[in-house]
Amino acid sequence: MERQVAAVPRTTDGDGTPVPQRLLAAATRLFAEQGYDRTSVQEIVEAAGVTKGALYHYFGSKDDLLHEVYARVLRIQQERLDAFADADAPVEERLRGAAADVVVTTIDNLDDASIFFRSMHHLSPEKHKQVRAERRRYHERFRALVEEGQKKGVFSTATPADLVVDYHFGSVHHLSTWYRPDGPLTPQQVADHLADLLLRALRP
Amino acid sequence: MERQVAAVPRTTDGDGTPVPQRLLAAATRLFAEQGYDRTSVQEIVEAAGVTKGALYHYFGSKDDLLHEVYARVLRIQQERLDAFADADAPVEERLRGAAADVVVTTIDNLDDASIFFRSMHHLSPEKHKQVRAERRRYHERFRALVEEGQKKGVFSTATPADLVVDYHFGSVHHLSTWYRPDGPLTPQQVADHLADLLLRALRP
Amino acid sequence: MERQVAAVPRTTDGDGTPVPQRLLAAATRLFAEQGYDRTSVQEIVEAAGVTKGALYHYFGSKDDLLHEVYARVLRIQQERLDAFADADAPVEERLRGAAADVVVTTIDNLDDASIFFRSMHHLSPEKHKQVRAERRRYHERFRALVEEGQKKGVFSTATPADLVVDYHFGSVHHLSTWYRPDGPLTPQQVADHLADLLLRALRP
Amino acid sequence: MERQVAAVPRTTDGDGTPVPQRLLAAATRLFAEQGYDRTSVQEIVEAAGVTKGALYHYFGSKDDLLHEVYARVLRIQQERLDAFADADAPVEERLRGAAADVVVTTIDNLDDASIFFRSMHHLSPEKHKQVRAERRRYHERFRALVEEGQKKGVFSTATPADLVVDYHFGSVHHLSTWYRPDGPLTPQQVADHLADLLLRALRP
DNA sequence: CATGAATGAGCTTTCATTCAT
DNA sequence: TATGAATGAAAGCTCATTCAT
Repeated sequence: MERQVAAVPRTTDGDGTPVPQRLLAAATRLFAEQGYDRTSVQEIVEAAGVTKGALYHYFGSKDDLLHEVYARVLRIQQERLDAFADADAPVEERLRGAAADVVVTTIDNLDDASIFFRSMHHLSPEKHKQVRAERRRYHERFRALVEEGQKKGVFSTATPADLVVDYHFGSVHHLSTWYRPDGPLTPQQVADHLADLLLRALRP
Repeated sequence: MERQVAAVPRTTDGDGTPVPQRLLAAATRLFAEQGYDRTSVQEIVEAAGVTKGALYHYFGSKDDLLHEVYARVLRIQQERLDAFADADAPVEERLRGAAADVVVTTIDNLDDASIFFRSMHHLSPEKHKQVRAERRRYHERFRALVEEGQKKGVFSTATPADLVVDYHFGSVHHLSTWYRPDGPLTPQQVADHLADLLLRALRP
Repeated sequence: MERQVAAVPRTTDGDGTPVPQRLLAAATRLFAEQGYDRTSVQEIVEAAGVTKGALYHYFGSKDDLLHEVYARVLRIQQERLDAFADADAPVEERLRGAAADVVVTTIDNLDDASIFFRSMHHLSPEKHKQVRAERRRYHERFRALVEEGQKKGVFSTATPADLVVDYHFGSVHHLSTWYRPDGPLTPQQVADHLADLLLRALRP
Repeated sequence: MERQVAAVPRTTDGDGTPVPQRLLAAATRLFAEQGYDRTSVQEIVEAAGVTKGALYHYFGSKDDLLHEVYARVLRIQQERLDAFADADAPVEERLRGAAADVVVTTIDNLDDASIFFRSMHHLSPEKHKQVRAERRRYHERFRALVEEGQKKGVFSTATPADLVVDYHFGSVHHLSTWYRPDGPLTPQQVADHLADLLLRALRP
């Protein structure tokens, strides 16, 4: 019950990680494994080694916890996309890089991805709206790359850029359904294949 | 537990539809709207205009109900795919036809699709396995088309057929996330675009 | 667990009273003894010898239960007042009768009264409003008696009738604070005294 | 646990009021508005602009806080009653003055009154007993006035003095139920009417 | 066939209080 | 003096399922 820790106040028990992060990590894993509704607050706090009171000290609700998981993932993904899109390279290379990167990072964080594409509707309406707005920003950035290539004539204009983006992201979302770490392909190989399919589909 | 009733189970209140179908329809709609976990048995029976006893007379459990929803969709989709694949036409046309058709029928039954790609993990392990097995059959049939084209040299062999199939179905699953009936594109137009993207990606 | 009772379906366990009434009685007693907030649903169902599920089968919420208690009391009191007010007698006698009767019945049902004057603000806003409306009807009826006497000149008009009514009912509400069954006065004696004070105050 | 601070506990943030008083004021308002049980310690400290630790530094418990509220009100009321009762005037005037004054001060401090007549049972048994004892002193003083008048023959002896006192205080308690500052009567007018009713009822 | 009363376990959330700093 | 993280118990409520009729 008592804690002997000195200096750093946010360090607990037998673990060096701050409580909020421990909770977030436990929640992420459990939400991904069992889904939001099937995961009880009790399970989360047990996995994090704290009590319910502690969880509600840091997070306003179970819903809040889910939102935090989202916020973290969104931020990371947006940063990576921006880096690729802003690079100094031909648009084909930038699009290919971004398209492949989102596959690799999605596979590297399949838990986050599962939650993303399965649990968004569990958020409260306002939080849902907020996440959708950020998601939209991401989509727009990706679409701008496609449109840039179409304007420059290096990509076919046969398909609206919006649809192209949804086509690719559909396959990204789908990864959590079929990808298995012990399968025949490494994340990078999958990423290269999917990026290749996208670029081939965009050939003029 | 028992299912099939004798002659004509016209046990309906103000409606001409048999009770089991009414329950199935209500469950499909509610599962799609709110998700499996968020939908209570009470809501289902109220929407169907019957009582809980009636539901448990026809279905062994809530889980059973979800399984029935799946079974119906799976059967329909498999039938349609088989029809396209067995047609007497060049493989490009057959694949294009099947790829476009699954988009149109998915859009026409977005409720079913939502359930499919969101609620599968809510099934009991054995039912889940069963559904995955049938799902696999569907996947195999589609893959066979791709491989046939690859062997004949009309499709590129740059990408493993399995990946191609998952690429396309990712976008199909994704439809329920972004497609809106009041959007700028008709289901057929979306279908043509997505099939076109697939076929373009497969160009040698 | 099993119940061997035959015929009457609403009869349970070792007691002949229907479950909803048992719950209502238990809730009434506990709310009066401990207050609404201090009484847990668990205590109520234990006192009634049923489970929580049963309570929520019959009542939508704890708040609902309180409202039912109110509804019963309000109905009874209104009926009694109407009977006295409609009697064929001089207005002094009718007022005295009603004023004394409400004292006696309040003492006879001190539990109900305690709840009434202590827990009304625990009702949801809409239910609160509803109770206040019915309460108002009661007040009006009583005031009409006072005004009738004032018009006829048998009561003083020095004090507005509204205030007179509140004066008397204040003392009625107050009963649950000080009246003890083992005190020196019988309910009827208290009632006669209080009615007498009212009538004396109204002497022209 | 400890209470009195040394010199001047001007420990205030943007406000010149000492912390304990700020807490007491916040608690008084919130208890009156929402009731004791519905008011959380968190709400109180937020309203007072301090933290929980501060509250528990000055008060041993939430219950303590309620008790302090009571103590303050009791002291004030007793002082006022004593002043009226000890005045040099005929007993009718002294009783009328006291009876009217308690009405005015009750209306002027409706929050305190609400708490008084609603939350007394929330005190711990020992504190409850203590408050009742002080309350009793108040009652006795008031009764003594009535009895003095009865002995002198200026008040009717038809009703036991105890009952008379409870009759009047019932109406005082009741004020918080019906009195509205924006109503047709000023506090003084209400007080005069209620004192008048009392005196009229006591006419021999 | 169908009812609906009843169960019992589980849910999220709230809260007064403690205590190391 | 004062903080605020953390506790642990309890709260109101929901729900899939059973079963006598």
